[in-house]
Amino acid sequence: MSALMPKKRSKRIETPAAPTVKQVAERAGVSTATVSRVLSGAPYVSDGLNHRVREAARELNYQLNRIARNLRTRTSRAVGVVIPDIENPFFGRVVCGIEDVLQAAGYSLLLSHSNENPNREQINLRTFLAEGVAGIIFTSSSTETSEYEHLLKTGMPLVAVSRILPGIKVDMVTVTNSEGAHAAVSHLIALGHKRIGMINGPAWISTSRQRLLGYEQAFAAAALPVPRDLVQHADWRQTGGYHAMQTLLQMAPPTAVFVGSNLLTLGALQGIHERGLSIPGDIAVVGFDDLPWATSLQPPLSVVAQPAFEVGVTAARLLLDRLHDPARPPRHITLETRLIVRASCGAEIRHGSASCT
Amino acid sequence: MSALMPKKRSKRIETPAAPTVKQVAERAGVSTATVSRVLSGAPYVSDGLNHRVREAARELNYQLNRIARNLRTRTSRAVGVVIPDIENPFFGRVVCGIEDVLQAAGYSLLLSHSNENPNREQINLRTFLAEGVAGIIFTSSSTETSEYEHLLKTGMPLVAVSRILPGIKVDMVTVTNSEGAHAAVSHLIALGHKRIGMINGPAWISTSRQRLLGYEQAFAAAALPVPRDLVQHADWRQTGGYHAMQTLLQMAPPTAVFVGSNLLTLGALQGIHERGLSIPGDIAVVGFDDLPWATSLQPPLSVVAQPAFEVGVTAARLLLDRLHDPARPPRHITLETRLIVRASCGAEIRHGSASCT
DNA sequence: ATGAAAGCGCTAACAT
DNA sequence: ATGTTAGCGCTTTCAT
Repeated sequence: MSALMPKKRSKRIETPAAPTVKQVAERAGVSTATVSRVLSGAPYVSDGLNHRVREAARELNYQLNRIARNLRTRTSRAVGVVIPDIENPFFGRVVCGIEDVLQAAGYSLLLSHSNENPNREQINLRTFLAEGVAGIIFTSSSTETSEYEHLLKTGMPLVAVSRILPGIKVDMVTVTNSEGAHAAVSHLIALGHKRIGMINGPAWISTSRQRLLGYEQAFAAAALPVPRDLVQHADWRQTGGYHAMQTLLQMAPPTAVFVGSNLLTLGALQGIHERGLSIPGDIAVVGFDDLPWATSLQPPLSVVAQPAFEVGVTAARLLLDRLHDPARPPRHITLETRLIVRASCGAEIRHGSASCT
Repeated sequence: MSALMPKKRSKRIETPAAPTVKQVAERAGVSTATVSRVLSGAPYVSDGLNHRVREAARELNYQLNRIARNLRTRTSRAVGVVIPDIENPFFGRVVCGIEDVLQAAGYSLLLSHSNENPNREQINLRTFLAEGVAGIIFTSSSTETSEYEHLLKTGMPLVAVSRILPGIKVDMVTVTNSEGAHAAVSHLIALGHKRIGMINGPAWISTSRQRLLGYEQAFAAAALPVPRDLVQHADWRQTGGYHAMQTLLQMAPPTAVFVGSNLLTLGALQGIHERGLSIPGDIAVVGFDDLPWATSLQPPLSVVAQPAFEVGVTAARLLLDRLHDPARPPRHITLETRLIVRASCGAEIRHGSASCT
């Protein structure tokens, strides 16, 4: 029994308690209010006190306790970010852009990923709410918007990224998905392809639907029938792309394929290589997202590039704007995608030109 | 003047204040203390009250205010994570592992990246301290350990990941870098290569030094001289790998190259392709980190794989353990790397076998 | 087993 | 311009 006693003492290590405003106040011979004013740069403090307080704070190595401040002011300098897949470098770039802006604005970033799981996303969202973040930037992995409505009702500033949320009044930043897909497929058509397959992400994700739309429109624009049998849906993972490509190659194979997402593209390439097919000779490929490996592949990968970093920057700015003016009407900003022609689409070979980026 | 007035009101939108313990208490007809006890699962509450309180909380849709709780208990359920490069998928996997464990344990994750900049890292660290996180998991991008000492002195639980911190009493998880490099280079030597180049990350990063050591030891073990002129250092970026490879190819080129980091490998491949060299015929390559693209390259890339996810899991566990027992002596856990032989090293061609994973 | 009350560290009225 | 004071929402003695 006596042995249990000391074992219980394991909550937190004894550490020299951090100095508080009170101690700074004592040392400077002023009130805590004055300390607070000086430290938060309020106006109307005499130079003399101002100096004395700063001095005292420095001597004590005083660090503001943000928890206490947050509680008192009911605000926080942290923003929550929910992404669906932390291993997808696209989101890595997005987060990078967000963090850049946030850090410059003195905010910190709370990150969680939902792993494309709506339940987990909801938990993450609620945790952020409970933690009292100033706002949330998120990519939805759900088709259900009620949770977002709830958050909105609570007064939580929200910015939706990449995927469209229908019928909900929220700031949003997306890219021209269908236009990008259109450009890619039109390019392939111009190169003489007719049997152009598509490997696409899950249909419940808006970006997938938009990219499919662009694919279809490209055929329409060329007065060609849409080869619907060549459209494969897969989950967002690499293996999904691999299997979709296998399926495609088992039929009368397409002469070109447009892949609607980055990890999917990697899987598709795997499938192509496994069959010993050559790119772009046997099959031309255009992918989505210009990521580090695109230029290291042989042949270099033609892609529809999304301004991922800019997407993040824009989302963060949108949030900051809303924080500053909560009443402003929601904005939806759409950034441009851009077709980058390298060698995997066969443009070089067929044209003999180097129109590459 | 009158026009200014309304403009000033832009702090926070008016929102139906979230319910508090007090309101739950009123509704349940008990004291706030009881509510708190029930909600934090304290013992000694009668079943009746227990039920009434839960009911009331549910009806009000009560959400605990963590800020207030943190202030009162001087603890927090958030841990800070600092990584040097958010766009490096290796760290993505690590964070993924961390988040998995943390989420299961009811902690949330505060992420920031230093972009390999020690100053920025320091800012991130201090922000975490001010935010009152329960602990910090970080990959150092500095050779200076004084900041960590400071944090430690403050009582902040710390776990260092991937890179070794010399002479500092802190929990650590790393991998067998030199052994991995050794295995890779030995493999190349066994394949008959003698002029084996190395493209390595910055020498001030411990992992780079360890991998170089493994490279050297492999030659020593084979009683071969180390071709020091074939060792190139680069920054950790893709372009660094590209330029290093260019340099290598301008000399009497090596017949094989071992690249000490994932993005570097991508750059190196770019350099090889640009010269029209074939892999592994003209030059064999073994990279570091088994990432999504490794199997999609043609030929598939042989790599030294790190258990990135496991590294994250382990780091999080280490932190959780320390949180539970702050006094325990620091542990250093080393996880195994593993050579994965695919085709880029030429094993298939030279051996005619399929010893691939 | 339950309640009353103090107080975590800070800021913001309200005084002066 | 500066000090006094009252909380922010929660937990936790200390009573009962």
